[in-house]
Amino acid sequence: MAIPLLCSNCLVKIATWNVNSINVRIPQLIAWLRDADPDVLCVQETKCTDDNFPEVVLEEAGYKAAFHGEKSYNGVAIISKDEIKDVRLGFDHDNEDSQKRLIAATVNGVRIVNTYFPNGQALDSDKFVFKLDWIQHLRGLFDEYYSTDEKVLLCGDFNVAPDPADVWNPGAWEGHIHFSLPERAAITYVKQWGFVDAFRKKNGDVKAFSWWDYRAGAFQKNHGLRIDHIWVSEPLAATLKDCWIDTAPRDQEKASDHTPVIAEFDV
DNA sequence: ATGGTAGATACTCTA
Repeated sequence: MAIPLLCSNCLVKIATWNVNSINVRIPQLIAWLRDADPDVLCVQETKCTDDNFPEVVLEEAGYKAAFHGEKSYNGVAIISKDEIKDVRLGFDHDNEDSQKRLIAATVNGVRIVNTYFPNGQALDSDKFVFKLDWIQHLRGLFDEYYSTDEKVLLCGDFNVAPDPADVWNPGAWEGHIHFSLPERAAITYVKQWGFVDAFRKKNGDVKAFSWWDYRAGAFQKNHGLRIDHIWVSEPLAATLKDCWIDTAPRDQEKASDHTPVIAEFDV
C-alpha cells in the first residue's frame, strides 16, 4: 500500500506577517506560532543576515525555515512544519547586492511566493521608480515560471492598498505612497496573471487593516491600511475555507507595526 | 503642513 505523500481532506493554514526584525520579535513570533498553529508562516523584514537567522529557536518550536536575508534591511523567510522544497531566492537578474525581497518554495504541493515589496517612500522618489519596476519583474516571474493551473500562492507585504476599502481615510491617502494610482495599477497587473485576493473572497467589501503606523496612536484610532495580502491561483482559491486578519499581535508590547493575515485551505 | 515612533547602525537611514 502506497504511503500518501500529501495531506488529503485536511486543513492547511498559511499566514503572512511583516515582523519588523525577526530577532526583536522572536518571543512574540514563537508565542503566535503556538497560539495560531499555522502550517506555514511567511515573514518579511527579518532584518538579519542568514547567519543571524533564529533557525534553532524555530526548530525547537517544530518549524523548519528557508530564509533570504541581509544586514539591517529587508529579508524574507518561509517557516513551515512540513518539508520546504525547491527554494528560489530572489529574481534571476539579482546579484549579491540586490535587496532580499523574494523567496519562493513548494510546501505540500503549493507553490508559495513570499514577497516584501519596496516601500517606495514618495511618488517623486527614485525609490518609487524602483518599486514600480520591481512589481513589473514580479509579474514577469509568474509569466515565465508558473501556470495558472497550478496551486500558486503569492503573499507578503505588498506596500500597496488596492482599494478605498483598504484605507482608513481614502480621501486623504489618494495620491500618496501605498495608495497612489500608479502602484495600484502595477499590482492590478500582477493580479491579472490569475490571482484571487483571499481576504476579499471571504470577507466581501469589509474595511479591515493589516498595518498601523507606530506614530500618532494609529492603532488605537484604527488608522490603518490593508497592505499585507494573500493572493491565490484559481485551483487554490477553489479550496479556500477562510481568510482573516489576527489583530491581537498588533496590540501587544513591542509589537510589529504589521499583524498576521491567515488563509485556511481544505486540501 | 508638520511631526509623531521604531529598528539597525554608528553620528542617519528606512519605514
